[in-house]
Amino acid sequence: MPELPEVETVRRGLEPAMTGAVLDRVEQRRKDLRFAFPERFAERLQGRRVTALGRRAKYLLADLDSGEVLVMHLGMTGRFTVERPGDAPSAPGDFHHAAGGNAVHDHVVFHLSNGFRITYNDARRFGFMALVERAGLEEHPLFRHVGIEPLGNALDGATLARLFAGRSAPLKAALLDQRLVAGLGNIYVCEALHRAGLSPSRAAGTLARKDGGPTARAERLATVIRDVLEEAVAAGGSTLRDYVHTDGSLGYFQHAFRVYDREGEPCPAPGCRGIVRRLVQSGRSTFFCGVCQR
DNA sequence: AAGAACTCCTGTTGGC
DNA sequence: TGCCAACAGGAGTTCT
Repeated sequence: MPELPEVETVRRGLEPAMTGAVLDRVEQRRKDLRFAFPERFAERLQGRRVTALGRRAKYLLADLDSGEVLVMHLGMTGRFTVERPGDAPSAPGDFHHAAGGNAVHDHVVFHLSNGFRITYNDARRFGFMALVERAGLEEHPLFRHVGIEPLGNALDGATLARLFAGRSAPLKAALLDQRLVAGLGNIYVCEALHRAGLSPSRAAGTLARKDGGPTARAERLATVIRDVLEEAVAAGGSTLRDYVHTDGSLGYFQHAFRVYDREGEPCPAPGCRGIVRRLVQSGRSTFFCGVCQR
């Protein structure tokens, strides 16, 4: 799925079209995605104005003037497309499907008062949408256990050490755990661990000192997590298979990958003679260099 | 109780 | 070229 940089890029693509607009009409074309849609989903949205479009972890949050929040998660293959049918140049076919989506997976279409049409397409249907009262959002089951935002002010070595203290799980698993740090996925965990020179198999607890304080490794890891996410957001995310921007264009951070999907290539770390290897941890591929990541 | 495996679903890719 | 197994950016649930 879209990880934090991809979700943030999608948010920035949707924001100018959605914020301030009224959801004139909502087409819900099936009863469920990963989960069932909320009761009376379309009716509860129609006529409501979007007052803000935010993000928490990998969730998009559209604030409505009803006091509810439309919560949207892209799962692995969810994508939003913004179109202005009225302005469409006479291109053969529309770019939405030219960009790779198949219309049979267009599950929700939002028709906005400003003329924009926003389509949610999701081949694997691992994404979902929910409606949650804004007042209780942070206590809602979807968000109650969501960890810290890595690009906020809460991520530093001391916080990582506190979150990881006493854990025997490998760093790879700990960083993927959304209850600890929210927004990282397989790609950016691999990239951050390589930048930090840390083995994905190292026990997470080894980043905390005996007194619970941060080690130099914890400080380093916190720094590179922010770096890699910030760089990826600036690049518009990474396009591998499914992910595209809301206008159909591609992210380009994939060209900056140091280890992800680079099995067999030389380790790009300065002076390192290692080869990027692939390892499976809890069923997911991990790419790393066994020489410079310890 | 933490950690790992299994599960949802479809599409693509690589090996033969 | 066709066929089939493996794999894919997530994460809730269920096991051990």
